Amino acid sequence: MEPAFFHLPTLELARRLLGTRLLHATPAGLSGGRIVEVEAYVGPGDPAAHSYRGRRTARTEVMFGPPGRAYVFQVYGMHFCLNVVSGQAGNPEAVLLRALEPTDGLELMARRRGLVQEVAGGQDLSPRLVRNLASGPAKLCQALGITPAQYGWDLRLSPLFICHDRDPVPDEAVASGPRIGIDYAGEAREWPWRFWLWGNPHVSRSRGE
DNA sequence: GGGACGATCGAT
DNA sequence: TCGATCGTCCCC
Repeated sequence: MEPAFFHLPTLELARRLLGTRLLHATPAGLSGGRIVEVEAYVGPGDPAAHSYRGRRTARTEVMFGPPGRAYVFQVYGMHFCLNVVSGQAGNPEAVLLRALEPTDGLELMARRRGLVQEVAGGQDLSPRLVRNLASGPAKLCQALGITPAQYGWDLRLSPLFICHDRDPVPDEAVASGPRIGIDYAGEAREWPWRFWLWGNPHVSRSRGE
């Protein structure tokens, strides 16, 4: 992981995060996968962003710091979502991680998701179940055991980290479109700041077209 | 102190 | 399409 990576402009960082891996090492084991879907939230000028108009509270504080930290927040009183803080210090921007293609600790992820009753060691999980492990921002957090306890974590460092382990994804493999769940954001609801790997079956909606 | 509202998910 | 469920934020 080159040090400058998280300093990329937010929209570029969002694209470049696709294809990298998010991993979480815990006493229960290693879990994680390739990032296949993200959304950019571009700071004070973005009506969909928590930091719109520079709103600075205890919740959004980490976005005002250096890039590469974890911004974890709770939604709907029961789910958590994980963002990578982006933008230079003072620019409160972030990239929401929306879906993973599981690569590590699939069984552990299934247990955290409540999708298996018993520890079925070595047993293959169905493709359908694997697609349901982390195909959504809250599913991703549940599958990896991510909670507000990880708020502010430096995502270059174990136990919760992002790493490059293959060549960058070519631009033609990246699709984009409107972000999900921001109908309150006026015209910004149309801005194509959701990015995903074209055709990847692990994205959160419509199987990535 | 009080109330409205979610960057969601899963069952119907 | 709808309900769960509660922290955050803004207003009184």
